[in-house]
Amino acid sequence: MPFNERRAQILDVASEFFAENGLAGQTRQLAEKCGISQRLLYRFFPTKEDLLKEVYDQEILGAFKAVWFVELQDRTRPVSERLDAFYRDYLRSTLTRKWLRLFLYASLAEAKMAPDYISAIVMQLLETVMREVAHERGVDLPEDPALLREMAWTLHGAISHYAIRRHIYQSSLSLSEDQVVSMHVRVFLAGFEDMVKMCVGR
Amino acid sequence: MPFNERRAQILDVASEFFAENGLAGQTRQLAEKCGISQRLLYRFFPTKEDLLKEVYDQEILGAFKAVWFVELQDRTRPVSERLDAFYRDYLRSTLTRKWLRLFLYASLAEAKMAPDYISAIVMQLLETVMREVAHERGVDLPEDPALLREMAWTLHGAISHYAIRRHIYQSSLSLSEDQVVSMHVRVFLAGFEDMVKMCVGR
DNA sequence: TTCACTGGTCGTCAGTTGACGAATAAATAT
DNA sequence: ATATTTATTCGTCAACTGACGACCAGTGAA
Repeated sequence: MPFNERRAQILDVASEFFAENGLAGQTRQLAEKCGISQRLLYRFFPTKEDLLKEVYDQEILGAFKAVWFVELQDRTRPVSERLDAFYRDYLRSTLTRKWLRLFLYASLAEAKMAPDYISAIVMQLLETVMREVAHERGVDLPEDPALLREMAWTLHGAISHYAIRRHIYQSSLSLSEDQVVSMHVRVFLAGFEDMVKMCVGR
Repeated sequence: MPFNERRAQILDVASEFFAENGLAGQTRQLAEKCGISQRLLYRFFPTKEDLLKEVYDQEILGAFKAVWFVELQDRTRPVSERLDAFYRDYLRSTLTRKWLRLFLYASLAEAKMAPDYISAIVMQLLETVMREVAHERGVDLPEDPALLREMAWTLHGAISHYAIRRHIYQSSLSLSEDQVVSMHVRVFLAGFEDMVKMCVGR
């Protein structure tokens, strides 16, 4: 099999493998799952660490779409619709079992593989959400960006935790994803003014 | 050192140790941290598996307080106050770094150590929260208990995810815990009627 | 004194694990 | 056909890991 093809195949199998077995999964088992000898892995990746890093970059960082920022700021549509659409897609394409497990394993291991990209992207998302809702409602937001983000986390975190329940704890399986997203968005929007008022008051 | 004292000390060090290093942490390192020989561990716990199980029972299951149910149902106080107080305590005494890390490591490893106790306790908490808010607001709740719980998760999950951000991802550190709890409770309560209406409608 | 019990250590075994040197097979170029 | 590169495997090393047999020291009872 040609070099690049095999390499891509290994990366693909590896992401699945390490998501399920943890970053401490054995290279011998991985090789077996790839249908190749263990030694061959080291032709493509100098060390296990390097392989893990590439898996992380491809699977974790690659899961974020730039188009979200455009869609979230499309003011021809009501913000409730935009949030609904965004979080449905986010849940389906990013907060998957594979993504969550890899991300949690990496976070627990304090593997600072690509630490700041993700937090920077999410921060952008949070601020965008706040700005768009505030604009539609004609509400003034507080200055402090940390406070602003924490407000958006009441929605973003609730949905992330829903994904964790589904994929890590194997619970919250009886309702449809879309229904749950709508519920979360609704609570957030209904409580928005109140939340901002309280935070400005401080 | 007497048997029970040493045993308790090992359990204590072990919970800290496995929380930081994962359930795959080595018995030799643990022994060193306890200041004893590795062999001695096996006087107190037949296998590593047994030690892990005891750590889990003590640290994970032991972190839930029965008094919460009483306080949450004390209708002489406004429900917003009760929720605030409960989640402050819950965050401080249960959603700690140690608890979260142990719980996540165990969940990822699919270690069904005491699977149903926790989910049963949390389900009770969720239903209690919904019942109390609905009572104070004079709102009728839907029948479906799964739907009911999912509604409470909009608050419970948001706060749990806040703890994960703090203790696992090391972010969301700039605001005080109490401030964040108040914010989440406020959004939840303000959006409550809307959320219930939407869910009954379906 | 002696005996036995308890808390404790040393050393080691068998099975893993990441890594890699060297040999082999297959394909491509000359 | 021959030379050369490329894909792949075998076998093995050194470090690690859970488990445990055997031994040792202090303490208290007979």
